[in-house]
Amino acid sequence: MQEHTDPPDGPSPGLVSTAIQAITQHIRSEGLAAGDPLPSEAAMTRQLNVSRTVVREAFRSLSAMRLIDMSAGRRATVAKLDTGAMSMVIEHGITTQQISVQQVYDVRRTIEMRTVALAALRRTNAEAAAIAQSARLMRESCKSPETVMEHDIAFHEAIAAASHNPVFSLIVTAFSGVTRRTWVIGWRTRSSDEDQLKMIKGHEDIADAILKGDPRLAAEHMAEHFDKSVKALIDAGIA
Amino acid sequence: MQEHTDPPDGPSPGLVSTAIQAITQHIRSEGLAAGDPLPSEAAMTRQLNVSRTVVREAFRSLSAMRLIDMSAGRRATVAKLDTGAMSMVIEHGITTQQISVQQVYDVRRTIEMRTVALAALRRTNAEAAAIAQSARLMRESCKSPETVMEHDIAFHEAIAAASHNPVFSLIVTAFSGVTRRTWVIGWRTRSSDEDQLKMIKGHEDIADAILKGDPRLAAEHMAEHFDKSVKALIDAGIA
DNA sequence: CAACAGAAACATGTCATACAGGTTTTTGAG
DNA sequence: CTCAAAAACCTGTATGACATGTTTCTGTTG
Repeated sequence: MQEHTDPPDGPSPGLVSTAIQAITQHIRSEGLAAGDPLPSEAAMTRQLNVSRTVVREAFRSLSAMRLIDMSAGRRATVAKLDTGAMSMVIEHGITTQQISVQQVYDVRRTIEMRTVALAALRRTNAEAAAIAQSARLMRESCKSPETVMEHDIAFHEAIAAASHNPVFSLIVTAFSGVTRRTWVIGWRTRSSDEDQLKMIKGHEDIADAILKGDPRLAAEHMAEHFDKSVKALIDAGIA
Repeated sequence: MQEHTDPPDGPSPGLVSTAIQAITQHIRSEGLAAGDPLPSEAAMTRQLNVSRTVVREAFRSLSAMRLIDMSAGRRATVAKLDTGAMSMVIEHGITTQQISVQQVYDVRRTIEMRTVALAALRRTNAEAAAIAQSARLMRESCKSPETVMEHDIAFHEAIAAASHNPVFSLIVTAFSGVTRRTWVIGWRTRSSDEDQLKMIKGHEDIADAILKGDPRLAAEHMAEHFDKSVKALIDAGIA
């Protein structure tokens, strides 16, 4: 066992932070991949010379950020990339009014203009089909707003997935939580059935452009879609 | 005290998750803003009818995500928007090889093409000065790569700040950690001093375009900058 | 009455221990 | 060799204790 830098530690960033660092460092230095098991709490307790309380709080923190998976009886494992933490940060920003819904939509627009273009260029046939399927389901379920919304969200996430860049997927998915809280507002603002169908048509246009492999057209439709969505939100008074 | 939905809880997502939800719910329902104090652990213990262990792990988890601030003796407070959690997620993705540096750069390029345009349109004079200052410092300290890097990072974060959309700042800042780990590689690939100075010149061009308030020119220079950076990384063998 | 120092009350940080389940490994009977 | 029971190991939760940091109260003093 090494001294784990105890005396030269300046003030005291807290034992838990130290433990968190030790665990992430372990993942790094051992070159662990998603699914690989981590040391048990008892092992960490011995290695760091701290109580299980501290080690547990560290594991739990990493679990909250979805960097590791925990479950009773099993050792913790390295987690697959997940959106949980980012979602919570964004939602925290919204609920504490540090960011506005409109600002989130501006970022979404920026990102999805790109994902849609990439999707048009790189989508597999299966991905193109999945995107088209979501658009179709939106039309078919247009009686139930919540169902439309879920298909809408799935639509955008499917496009992000088809960009073949998981970082885009991560961000787009992180925004889905915010979308779930504001989507209905925009839907209600589209007073007439005609407006609502026009909005669904917009999704189909995007899906078609992706199927055709035309990135410029796809981006154009996506821009239009977002401009209308933001306008709907503004009309509804979402600052 | 209410029953806090104990029996109808289905399987059992764990008491800690429940406590986390209760705390975030508290923030939401009380409309708390950054800096406002949360209930003490003892109060939460009573309210949720669980042990302090559970409540503490919940608080600690939220603290790890930087949704709340904790410090000894004081009650926890609602935290200002912070990049901590997002950084960790991105770095986790990189170290576990679930995402590549190049993919991160592609996202950065997408986002910063937008932040730079917004900055050109919305920057205050002070922000324009700060951006130009960072570029100048890059040139002045070009002997010390690490110093250049820090000014480079500050440059990009300053542009994001000048976009006046904190969500962009959040994302750009979250990527800074990755940049710190790969920047030097790109720098070394620019073998000659001339190449290095050309790269610094690129930053000055961006700063000038922002100062002039020309979003198209600014975006053009930014695109060029990223294309060269990515090329440098690819040349260095970063997949 | 006001100011201030010290005590008390309160809060978090860490530790030790205990026990209830869940999971993996070992063992032993067939 | 197979397979089921037992043992060993692991995480989830609860309780109590104490150190240390922060706020609040209080009584004394100027």
